[in-house]
Amino acid sequence: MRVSLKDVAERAGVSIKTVSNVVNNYQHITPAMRARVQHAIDELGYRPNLTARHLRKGRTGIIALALPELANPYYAELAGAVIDVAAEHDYTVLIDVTGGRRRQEAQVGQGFRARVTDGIILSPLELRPEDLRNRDDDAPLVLLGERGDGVPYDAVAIDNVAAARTAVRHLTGLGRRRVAFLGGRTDDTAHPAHLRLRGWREVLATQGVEAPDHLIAPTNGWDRADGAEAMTRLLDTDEPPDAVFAYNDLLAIGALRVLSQRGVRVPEDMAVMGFDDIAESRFGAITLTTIAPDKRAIARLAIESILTRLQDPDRGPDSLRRGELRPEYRLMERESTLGRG
Amino acid sequence: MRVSLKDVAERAGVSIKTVSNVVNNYQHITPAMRARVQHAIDELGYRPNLTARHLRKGRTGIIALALPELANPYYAELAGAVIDVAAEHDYTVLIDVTGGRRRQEAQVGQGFRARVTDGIILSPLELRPEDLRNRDDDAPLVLLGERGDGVPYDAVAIDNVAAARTAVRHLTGLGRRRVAFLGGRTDDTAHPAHLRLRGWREVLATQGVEAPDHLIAPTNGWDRADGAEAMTRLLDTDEPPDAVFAYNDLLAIGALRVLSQRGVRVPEDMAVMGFDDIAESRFGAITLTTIAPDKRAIARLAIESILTRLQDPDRGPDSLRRGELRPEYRLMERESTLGRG
DNA sequence: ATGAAAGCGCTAACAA
DNA sequence: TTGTTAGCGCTTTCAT
Repeated sequence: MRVSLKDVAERAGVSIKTVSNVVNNYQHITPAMRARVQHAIDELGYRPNLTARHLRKGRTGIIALALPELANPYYAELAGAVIDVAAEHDYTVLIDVTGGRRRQEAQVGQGFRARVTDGIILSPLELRPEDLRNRDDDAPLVLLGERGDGVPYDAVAIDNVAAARTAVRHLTGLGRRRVAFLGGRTDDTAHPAHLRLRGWREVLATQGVEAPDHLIAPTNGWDRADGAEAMTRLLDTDEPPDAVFAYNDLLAIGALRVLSQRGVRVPEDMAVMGFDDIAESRFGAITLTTIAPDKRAIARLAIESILTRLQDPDRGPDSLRRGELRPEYRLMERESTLGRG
Repeated sequence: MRVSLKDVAERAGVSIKTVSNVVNNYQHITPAMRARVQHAIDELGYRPNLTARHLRKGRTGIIALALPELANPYYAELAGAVIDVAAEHDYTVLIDVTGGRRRQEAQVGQGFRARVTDGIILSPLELRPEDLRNRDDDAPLVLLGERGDGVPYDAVAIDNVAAARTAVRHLTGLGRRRVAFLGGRTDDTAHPAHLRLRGWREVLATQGVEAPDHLIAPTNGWDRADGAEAMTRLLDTDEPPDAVFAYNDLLAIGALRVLSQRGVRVPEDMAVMGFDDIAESRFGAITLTTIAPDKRAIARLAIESILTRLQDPDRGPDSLRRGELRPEYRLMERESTLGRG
């Protein structure tokens, strides 16, 4: 059996409390006593039982991070950032993969899945605001992505609409007149794809550039294969676009693959933009221009939100824009849009 | 405050034990009693406190997975597989990122980092066998990757030497005479890079093909940039290779990027092989031939090893090859080695 | 079939 | 400065 405080206390000939004091680095212990207890601890190889400690204190030192999937490098990179930042605060991260399914996301939000965590960072895809109503979990929750109206939690998200505008303006600034959108999704207005689509619409509207619905290529998923499939469809229309703005880098990379196979020159015949700035974007035969959200800042804001509420549980959603925390983003110009084409 | 068993018991007018019985789906409860208790549970919105349960039972339902990094898609994909398999057994996965640093890996192995887990899956990069001596953590440990001799733990790993032989034979079978190895590492004989390098040596030796040391291109890391840098060096030698076998896909992808920039045709002038079969390999301008370890099988063997030892703590390392569990691997032939070049 | 009570390992009042 | 004790919420003998 594992050695407990009691065993150490017996060994050192002191009380349990004294040992606990030493373990927790309490102030008022005589050096001699500390040394004696430490000796017993080392001898017995004692290590605290976190479960017991948690039961008593109500803290585990674990933060849950719920993501749609790890196969998308954006989420993997984001997870890495969260893990780094959490480690700086002596927190461990437990990763929960939701598959982007609404039911699973709602369960995470309710704290039903990872129930041993001090806080929850949830990156939803299909979650609706009402799924968070009557949440009776006491662990602080912070959302990654735009939150719906009236959701009383912090939400960390870049301004997707503005970022999309930046991206599309870059394309029209290159002289492109037929800018397609890859990954359109018309149904769910809270989905990031919808917000980016809106940015696309807005720019094209103000510039008097043609923005008809047939330049929107919807996709089933958000992976490379979906991008390839959608690009193929666009190329097979009567009037193919001269630029595409993809919902994310993965779709854009799938598109680049098809363009390469079909012999369409990038960026000369077709400028391509992604979104996410995953590492892969910097190493294809043609590197990908993309919007780079500040992942480190996202992680920092999320962790800070949780730590703040852990200290002050009654605190509501935070300051800026009614609880919306806005990390920065940058446009990374690379080969896929280089020159004037 | 949160509602506990006691609250439910009071509400239903029964004892704590009876409520516990209902919650745990015990056998001998009258339907009437069950209904009554369930009603109180629903009314109060009771949810069991896992921490307390675990303090009592000694299990958390959490398995730790320690990986060098998440930025490498191979690890991200592997983590996804582990999470899936764990979920099938009602286990949650806590991911720990070691950065591939020996000290961190040793701490994970000792159970010092994630101390609330029922078992530990450790994928080491720099860990030495001696770091696992005198391990005094009671949680079952399983290693991902070849274990050193005399390490009394299960280790799940494909046969790296054999897989490398398969890869290099594929290249020589194409008629290539100067097959370089990208990512050589000469110092650490336990490192997977060393094992793959050994496979490379063995094949070239038996085929009477030139295998001089200047065809080994060492790299500092295992990322795309390192591959690009090493490929550049190889191209700038007097007699560049006509094929390269990279330690992993990331290095190979970096190499492909350089080849594309330099106008070297792949596979005509240069055949390229990777290792890992990350999703990215299937979507470049030139898709990458690679060795595909069965990630799902790796995850399954690792989880099963832990579950087995959880049931029978005294059980030693398992059956096959003294504790080495051997998942399968396949050669995925793609464009980067297609045809006879 | 249900109840009473002990105790998992720890922390935090309170006492000394 | 150190010791005693109660109790976090649960499961689990042992009674009934």
